[in-house]
Amino acid sequence: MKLKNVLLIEDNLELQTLISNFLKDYNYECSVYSQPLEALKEFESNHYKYSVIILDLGLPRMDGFDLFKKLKEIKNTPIIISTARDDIGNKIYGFELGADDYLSKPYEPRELVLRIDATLKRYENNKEMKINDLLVDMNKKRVFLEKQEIEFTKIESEIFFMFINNMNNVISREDIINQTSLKEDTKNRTIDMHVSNIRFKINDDSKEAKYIKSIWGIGYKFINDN
Amino acid sequence: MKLKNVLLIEDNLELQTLISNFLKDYNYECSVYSQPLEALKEFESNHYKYSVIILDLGLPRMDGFDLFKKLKEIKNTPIIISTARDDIGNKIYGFELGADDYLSKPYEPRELVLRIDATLKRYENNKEMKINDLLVDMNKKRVFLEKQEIEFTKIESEIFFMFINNMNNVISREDIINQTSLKEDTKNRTIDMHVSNIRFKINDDSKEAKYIKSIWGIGYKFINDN
DNA sequence: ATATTTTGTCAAGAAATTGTCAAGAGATAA
DNA sequence: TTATCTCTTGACAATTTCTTGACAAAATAT
Repeated sequence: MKLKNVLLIEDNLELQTLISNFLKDYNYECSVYSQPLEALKEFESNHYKYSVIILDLGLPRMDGFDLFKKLKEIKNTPIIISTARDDIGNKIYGFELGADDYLSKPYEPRELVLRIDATLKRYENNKEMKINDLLVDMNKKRVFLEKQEIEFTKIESEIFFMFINNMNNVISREDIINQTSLKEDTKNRTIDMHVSNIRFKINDDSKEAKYIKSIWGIGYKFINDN
Repeated sequence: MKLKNVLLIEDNLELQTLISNFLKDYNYECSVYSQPLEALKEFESNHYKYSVIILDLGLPRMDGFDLFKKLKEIKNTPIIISTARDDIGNKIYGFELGADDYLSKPYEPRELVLRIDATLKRYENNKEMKINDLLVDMNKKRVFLEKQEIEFTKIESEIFFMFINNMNNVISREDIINQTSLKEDTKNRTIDMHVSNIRFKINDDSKEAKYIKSIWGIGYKFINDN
């Protein structure tokens, strides 16, 4: 079971440990930040890895709503706001800003988990992953290289996503034929040509592969350390 | 200001009046039912008029979750569940069922309003949107190009709004057949012709598409960067 | 070191798909 | 009924993608 990453922005140390320990039991890995600016910086560089943000509005040094807006500008990741109980004024503003959920402290950690799950369910179809310089949207089947969308042909796209779904596994040419719309009797050269075109489009080099490595005598392997 | 209708299913008389009075101040008109079966009957005949349902899980004579499921079967109207505090077991079940939000009693009426608003916001089909030179009214199903309304035929409109609802997703011709009133055995050329006509009306160019891109071998994609 | 097998990619042609015209069928309203 | 609007489809040109042989380069085997 793969863990999902939560960006927890909260300055109460006790809550930090309570929440991150609790979430760990429910397959959520927390990265915790107390300082708004640090959190912002982290999110700016690694936004692709977070599934959800939990934001305490009562942070020092920066207005919580400003932080909220800045985070949303970077990427529309769901944000659950937590705040001191019965600070209704804030609540109104938070929901109006487009918070995805709202929790009043003190709350039970279990409720937080429930609300994270429910929020993610609503966002479900935004599966994105970053691989080196590539940004891959698994649902929409879109691939970006430095903000520029790559236009694959149908078969190129089938092969590419087959690679992505079998990352770090060796894929034989036979596998490729079986799992794409290529015909049974397709020649090896044809497949190589498709791979060559994919490599060109994702800016890879067959001699020194960042992404698609040739496995001599067998096929290919899409590599990705993490 | 038009009132929105709320179906309140709650057997505590005190709460009934408290909530419905409170909601009235925020432009929500409540229809209150204490009996599950009555509520169900009412919703069956008048589901179209309700924007949201507030359901107390602790009702007599019928399991709250059964009621929940039956309501959702009739129509996917948002349901906010309210229940006795810290009945976490139920909460889990409720969210898994697909409740749109959850409130623990006792709660402040103001919070209920907030959650209703937030829930409706999520359901709301962004009434109007601007896409390049097009102004699209999703509710009234109207489209304007430079203040001039575009007159789509029935099928053109179905296809166009299917595109809008699946922006940046590839739509196959099969998808189009399945989700419009086109017959199963409609030829590809027919669909292409409809798309061609839509393109003409929205002033798009198949060779250099601003809106509808052809996806070779598959179908079409309505594009919109933002 | 040499022979054998495999891979990378160019370039040309084959194959498949799309765009749109135009004609006719079907539906709708007057 | 007639006139009008909409839908459907074949035809064919234009376009895009796919396929494969050829040959050089690289990897492996002997």
